[in-house]
Amino acid sequence: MRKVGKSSLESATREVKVKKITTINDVAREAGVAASTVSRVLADSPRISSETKERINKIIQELDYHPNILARSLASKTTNIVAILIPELTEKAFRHPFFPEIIRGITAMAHKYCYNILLTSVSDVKEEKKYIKELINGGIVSGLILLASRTKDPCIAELRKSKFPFVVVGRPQIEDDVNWVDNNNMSIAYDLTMHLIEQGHKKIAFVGLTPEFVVTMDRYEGYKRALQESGIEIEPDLVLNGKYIDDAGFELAKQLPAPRLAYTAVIACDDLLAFGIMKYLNEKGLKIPDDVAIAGFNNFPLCEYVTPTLTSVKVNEFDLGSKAFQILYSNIEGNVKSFNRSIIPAELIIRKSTQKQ
Amino acid sequence: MRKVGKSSLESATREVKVKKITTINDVAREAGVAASTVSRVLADSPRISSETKERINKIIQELDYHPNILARSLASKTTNIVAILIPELTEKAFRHPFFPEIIRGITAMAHKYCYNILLTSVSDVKEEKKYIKELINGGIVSGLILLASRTKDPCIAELRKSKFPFVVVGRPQIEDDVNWVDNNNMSIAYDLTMHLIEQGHKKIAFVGLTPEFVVTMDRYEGYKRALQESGIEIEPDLVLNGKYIDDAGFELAKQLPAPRLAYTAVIACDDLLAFGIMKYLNEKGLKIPDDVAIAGFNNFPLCEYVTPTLTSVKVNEFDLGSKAFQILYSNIEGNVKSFNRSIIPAELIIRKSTQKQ
DNA sequence: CTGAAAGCGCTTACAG
DNA sequence: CTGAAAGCGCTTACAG
Repeated sequence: MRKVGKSSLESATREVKVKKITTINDVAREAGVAASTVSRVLADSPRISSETKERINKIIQELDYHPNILARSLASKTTNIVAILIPELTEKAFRHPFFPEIIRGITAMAHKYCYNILLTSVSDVKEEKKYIKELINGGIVSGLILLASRTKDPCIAELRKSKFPFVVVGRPQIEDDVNWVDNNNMSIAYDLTMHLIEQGHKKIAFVGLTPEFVVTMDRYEGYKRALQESGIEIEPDLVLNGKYIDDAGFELAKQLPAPRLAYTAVIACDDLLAFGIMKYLNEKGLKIPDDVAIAGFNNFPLCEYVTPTLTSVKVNEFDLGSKAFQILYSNIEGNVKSFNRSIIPAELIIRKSTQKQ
Repeated sequence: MRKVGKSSLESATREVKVKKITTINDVAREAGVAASTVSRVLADSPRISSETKERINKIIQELDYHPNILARSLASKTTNIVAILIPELTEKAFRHPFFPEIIRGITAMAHKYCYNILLTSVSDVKEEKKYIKELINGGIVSGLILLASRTKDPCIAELRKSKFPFVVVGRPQIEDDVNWVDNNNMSIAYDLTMHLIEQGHKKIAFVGLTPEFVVTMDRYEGYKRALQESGIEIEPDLVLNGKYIDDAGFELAKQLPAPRLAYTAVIACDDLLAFGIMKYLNEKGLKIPDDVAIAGFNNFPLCEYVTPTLTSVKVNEFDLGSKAFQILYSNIEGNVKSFNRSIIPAELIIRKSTQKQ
């Protein structure tokens, strides 16, 4: 189906039978004025007399005229559409409630500013780069939101070169001339680790470090700093790499040394991992939190329903999305050229999985 | 922020400083041919010699040329974008996992066919109708997907008049000249009710009937038919109206007559309602399923995690979305004019909440 | 096999 | 306050 060598925006060209649609010229003719006058009425230009406006607006109503946005955008070099670029939309990872919530946040804010969203999903980085170029040149969107920033993201590099307005959800590795939003991942991970240390834990595992994703690196930094400040040495055995948005927690847990002996607490980079690890601990006959405490990130609704309830970090995805749009918007419409970042504070939600009874 | 009297697609007109972008004319000049030739190379027209194609394609590469889709669409009267119209995206109801999954299904299939998705959210029916007209006339999209069909949907009426390609997720009230996808809601509700009857229940409550939404009416029909066929009379007291996608189950349950006496089983039109009702029954000190059995719809992930696990109906949202796009696609690109519907079979997932031990 | 010209439906200097 | 004209960047009959 996908035509070779063409990607979404580029393939087109097909016959089509459209029913005749009212244009600006129809309105102009009907009103006995020039199309330019109708155009100015549409834009509510102050240079048109209010009588003319009224008269023409009435005709617009009567003819049920709606301007062709394509033509308008082509002429004015402006659109009210921004694209969200979603890597691997079809993948399992994308079913994480995190992403829909971000998109909701973006869309809600976009709606406020009379913008629309173009959802573009890509399958791999190569396609992504190509796609970005098409979007930049295609004229359809006036800005871009990248979901999830990776270390050494080639797309960010591409976009920086192009001077096209864009914003990244997730701190990029090179921050300076990029717009981005993120949580205070480092400090919230620090807080979470401190919370565990306060509960008496010294051997704390960290699961789900994904070097590809800055967010997990940041969380790991916070973890390290808390341990160091508390005079606890970092045990490389207790730090486990792994895809952080994944249901592989059960399998990952097997790679850790003996629970309760080698470690008495676990931080997982995502709740889904944490659920898998809880299952593993349960099957080993260990008590949570008495034998091993555990905490996750992202505050799945499920956190409230598992036994014991799972301590987690609420990241406020909706706000991340809203803020991302706002930054993009001011970049597109604003006259001051600037790069902005915004930190959405995450919240530590302490539940039973980390509180000894 | 939202400018009065203008809605998203219509507001525009702003100054913008774009860096010079390569056009088809640049390529033509560089190659010493006419723009029309370059255009034909882009379309891989058989009328161009392969030497010319090769030569021009090389220049396109060198200049990193990407066609302006806006201009192309305007000239060719064709786009590869379809819109999803989402009512009340910002509302709580939309956080139901059902919707993101449908959108995932749509987007995944769209990606296969090289289409993109325009997400357009609206706040109320009035805005929706206006928006539809703008979309139809705006030239940006070549088709429309409506999420959730209501009884007497004014948008469907509008779209039918316009002859614009569209598909509705959810059976519309007037089916004939509308494309739609839906589950076999009536028969799956019938099956579910029969399952309860087989478990010995005769007094079965039905909660969450929302006359505005065809889907709940269909489920109610299935429920009624199963009772009738089993010679059980329908008790109006046991049929409770209410917003079906809502967390008001707890409150709704209070409106039912005495549990265990007046009814021994409940069907809720959505799992979220069912969870609330379970909570109510628990607080009343009633045992599920021994005193009262309960089942929901939509198969929330949570169904597996509540105690007892909740019997539900898996609706395969992803497939609903995929199929919706496919139908729309064949409507846009196909040459045979036809109206199509597709039924995605739902699955009854029987869990402990309806099985006596 | 290729080109010149018209046209898609708008906006926007430029004139008056 | 309004209009005629050019132009946005493509595609597509029409010619040859």
